Amino acid sequence: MDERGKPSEVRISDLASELGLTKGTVSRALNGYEDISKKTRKRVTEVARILGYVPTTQARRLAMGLTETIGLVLPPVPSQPVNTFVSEFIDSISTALNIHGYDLLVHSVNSEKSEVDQYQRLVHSRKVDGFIILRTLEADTRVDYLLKEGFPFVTHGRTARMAEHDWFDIDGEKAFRDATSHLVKLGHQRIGFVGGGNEFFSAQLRLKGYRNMMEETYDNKISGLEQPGDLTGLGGETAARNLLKQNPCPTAILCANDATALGVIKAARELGFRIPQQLSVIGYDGIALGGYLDPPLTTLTFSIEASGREIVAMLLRRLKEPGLPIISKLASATLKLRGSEGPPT
Amino acid sequence: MDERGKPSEVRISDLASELGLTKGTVSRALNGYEDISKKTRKRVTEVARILGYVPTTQARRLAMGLTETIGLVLPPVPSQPVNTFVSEFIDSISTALNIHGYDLLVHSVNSEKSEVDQYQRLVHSRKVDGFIILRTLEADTRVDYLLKEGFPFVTHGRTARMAEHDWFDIDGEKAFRDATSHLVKLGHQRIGFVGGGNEFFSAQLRLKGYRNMMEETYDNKISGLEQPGDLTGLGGETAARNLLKQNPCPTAILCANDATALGVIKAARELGFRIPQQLSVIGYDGIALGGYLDPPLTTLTFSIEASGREIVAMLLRRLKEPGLPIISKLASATLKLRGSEGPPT
DNA sequence: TTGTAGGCGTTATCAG
DNA sequence: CTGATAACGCCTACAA
Repeated sequence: MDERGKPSEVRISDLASELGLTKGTVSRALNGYEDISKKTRKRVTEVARILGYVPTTQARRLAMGLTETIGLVLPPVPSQPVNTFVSEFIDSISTALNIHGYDLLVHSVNSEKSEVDQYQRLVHSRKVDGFIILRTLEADTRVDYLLKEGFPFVTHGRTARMAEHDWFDIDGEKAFRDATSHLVKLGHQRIGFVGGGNEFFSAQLRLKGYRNMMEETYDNKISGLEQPGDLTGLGGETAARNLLKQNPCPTAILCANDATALGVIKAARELGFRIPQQLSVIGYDGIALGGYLDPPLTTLTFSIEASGREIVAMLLRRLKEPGLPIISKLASATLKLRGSEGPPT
Repeated sequence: MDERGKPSEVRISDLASELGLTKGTVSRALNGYEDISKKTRKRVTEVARILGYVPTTQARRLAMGLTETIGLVLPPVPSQPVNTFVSEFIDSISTALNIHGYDLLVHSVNSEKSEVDQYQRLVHSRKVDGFIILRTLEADTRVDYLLKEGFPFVTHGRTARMAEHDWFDIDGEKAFRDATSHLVKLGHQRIGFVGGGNEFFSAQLRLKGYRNMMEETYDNKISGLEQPGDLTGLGGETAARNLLKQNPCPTAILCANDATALGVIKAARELGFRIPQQLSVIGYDGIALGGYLDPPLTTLTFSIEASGREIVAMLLRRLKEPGLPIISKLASATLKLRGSEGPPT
């Protein structure tokens, strides 16, 4: 790297002396205060442009007492491998934040410390103004902590305390009613379900949607069709094996997410099932790679970009006006038919 | 959110007056300066712990003139969809950075502005101390810009100016020699190759490795076996169609990355090829979902976590001692046999 | 409309 | 070993 004096070491004081004004005046001119003559403002902005002046973030933030930064703590790894959701989501919120002049700080949970510790640390060191929380649990300690501190955040997903905080969620219950209904209409009767860990609120709701529709449709309940899962491919494999060794066995399986569906398909194939002829499979999330499977995975989906935008909007609103009432948004997922389901044979 | 006075509004001045010391002394005690009596240090740390004092990042950084933050600008979307690489990588570098007290700032390229603009903005506003650059081009404007500014960064991948900056890369040339050799040993003669856009340096090297091995093995070159690609599933589909409509057509296809391989497999299937019986396919990257395909995708891979750690170490070294000589690291990829290749029939 | 002065919360440089 | 005092670079009252 070279040793020449770096360019753009232009401070507001340089600008001021260059203009024959004081720092205060320059600052106000640049920040659009009304009590500045039109002419002065023009001069200031002009010279600022020429000199390439850009305010130093650190100083600005210290003076204003805010960080203009939002924190995202990545959920611990196990769930990630087959999941592009997180990276797509990061992209979407960072885009949305950048537009409003905010930055995204991504933290990870390194082994030793607990997840809540990460939040504590970020709060206490005042590195962020607010959080976006992913993959909520019914009893979520992160939510408990932030609520206790009165620190702003928005969750992607509901929690037991959803009345107390802003949240965005996709209506998984309705989604799974729809998907179940779709399979019923195709003629399926033995429809299996692979869940996603009861601690996840959303997983419970998906199960509920499935179960309700099943009960509404078939009076005599068939047992053994519900299997627990863990939102990973591996969990899907295990669950599928349990379902498919039954006799008679399901002709269709609904999965709590796409990663699970991949596992289900893998296991089903290994057991000799052809998809969708002998087994219909439907996932949830709409990750892009689903389209590259054979057959492409039918799934329930909602635009990740839109949800990111939505969540960022909610959070910025909260930061601007902390006193506003709690808000929430429930979006409807779309059933994306791609070929991994069909009539039973 | 509640209105009670937030806890932990403990400033260093509070600590100081509580202890009957001055801010300066407290600061030095906390930061491990040697010229502090053992007893005082103990008192200070003790009280700091009790009061829950945590230095305010903004102020600290302003005073020290650094941000302790590293920037990562997400490559524009098109390549992402089928690619979990980015999220896995973010996880790995953020973990590595956090361990050393650094933060990761993720920026995205919102449409209107160019990619380099994002870097400029981050540099000028002094939001980061350095960058990690992903997916390098042979002639990379981001590299050009940062080199010009003398701003610290490490690339994941080589560039035309690799002698001038620190970089980490995986030896794609060797990897593709190995993969080609593996296919040759299995008995393949017509081995196709789907590239990844000539602008990417690494893609060129992969091609080179493939080509060299082919030339070494078969004197009489077979033409038409190399197809351009773009590192996406879609590109893979198109390329595969071009390759497979030939007569005789390839019995194996090597792909510049896993996303491409997914596309190739998809297209091949649609054309009626069975894998690996009628067509062997090998990818590159080792994304986890490759293991969930049918058959699981054979691929070339290197631990993303390890590469993240490596890159972070290089960058922190550079930040600590800007004058040190340029360093680089070339890692060897491993051929991960999973079943999407076999002997030709 | 503009200048002055003080503060944001730390770290760093001197004396003493 | 510790206490003043001055940065760091910006914002914002308040005064002129």
